[in-house]
Amino acid sequence: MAAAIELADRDGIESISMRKLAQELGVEAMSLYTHVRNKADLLDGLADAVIGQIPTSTDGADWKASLRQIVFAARGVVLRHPWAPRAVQAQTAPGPAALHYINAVIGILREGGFSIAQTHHALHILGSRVLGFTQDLFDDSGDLEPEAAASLASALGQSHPYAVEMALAVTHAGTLGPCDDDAEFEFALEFILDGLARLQQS
Amino acid sequence: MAAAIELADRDGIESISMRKLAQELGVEAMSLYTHVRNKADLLDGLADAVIGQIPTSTDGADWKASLRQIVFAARGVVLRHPWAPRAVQAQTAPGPAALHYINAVIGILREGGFSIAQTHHALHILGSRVLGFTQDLFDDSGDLEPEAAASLASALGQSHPYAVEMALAVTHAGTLGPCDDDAEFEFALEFILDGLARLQQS
DNA sequence: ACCTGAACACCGTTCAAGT
DNA sequence: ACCTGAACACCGTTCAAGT
Repeated sequence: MAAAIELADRDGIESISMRKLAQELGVEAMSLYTHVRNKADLLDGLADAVIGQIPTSTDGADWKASLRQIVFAARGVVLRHPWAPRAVQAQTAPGPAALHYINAVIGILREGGFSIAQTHHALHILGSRVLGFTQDLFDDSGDLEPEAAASLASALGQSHPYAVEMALAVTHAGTLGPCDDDAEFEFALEFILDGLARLQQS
Repeated sequence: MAAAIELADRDGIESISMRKLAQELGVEAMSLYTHVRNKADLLDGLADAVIGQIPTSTDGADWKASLRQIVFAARGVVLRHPWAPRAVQAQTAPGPAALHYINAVIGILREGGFSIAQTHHALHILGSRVLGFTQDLFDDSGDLEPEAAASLASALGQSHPYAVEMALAVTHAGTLGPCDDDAEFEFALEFILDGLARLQQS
């Protein structure tokens, strides 16, 4: 499992194959099947191993502080293992670490005074963000070259003015500057936490 | 492209291969490379084709009504093509239909009085939800058998009380009843729309 | 321009055989 | 219990050859 994590960190999860992983371990591909049912089982284990790296202990003053703390911890793990979102998404069933983690999250909300129904809604609102990542529509953190920006504006400015306006704003030379994914993640999380506080009081 | 969509609807996107798609078209696998650079190119086209099915015209009274309308339309397409989220996620670059769609979404917000910065935040908050789907942590819409529920409670009740409490609530016999994904999607969308309205006024 | 067929370098997984 | 090696049924993609 450790070798698989190392391999994923180095070459990406896409390039994990039974043969390559076996080679990494100085063993034949078929030997892996003694320890793992099949490849899906291996990837499930990988996902659970990475979730297990998230510390679930909190010392927050209230549910908001605790939730913020645990989600930031999850984001830290995701940033260290960029393949983690893909592995978690491919997971067929939650493993023990996932169960432990979700129990901690639900516990924070329940202890914080959320009803079961409110907690259930909260989980759906948070979605994957509670594990430290979001599925963005498309990557807007890449920066445009000045000439690329010019051709973009002239080619698509007529048909898609709003998209071009936004694309140009999210540039070094633009009004917003290049997109900071971490800052956006934090902003969105605070947005949701504030909403949840209001949800609880209604 | 139409044949690929049909194949994905029938067998799932996972089982799309150049060879199978070619067979579907009564042709040899290599013939596809005349019309498509490679498999990634084909999947990109598939994702853009499904996004192109979302109607982008709105007749909403305000930005909130319009955004609700367009997102529900997107959700309808996703429900008709369950493989769509996976295809969109795998997309390497946004195609023309994606560009057209995102332009419509941004336009609704900008015309509704959101600043560029606010609109940018809104896109990150909405994430994939704006395309009609969410990445949930795990599937909780499956229903538990009474005996499975009993063994769950006894096996994990001690170590993971909050997770078990939630799992039992989301059952036919539970206090919440089985999870309605569509209702949760709508609830979360309204939660976000309300938050965005507050964001705009602040 | 479009299609074909053989070939290459990969996959996951089986099975029977070894220690 | 753990590992091996050959084999099977697949992949995406190349290349040279056809029409």
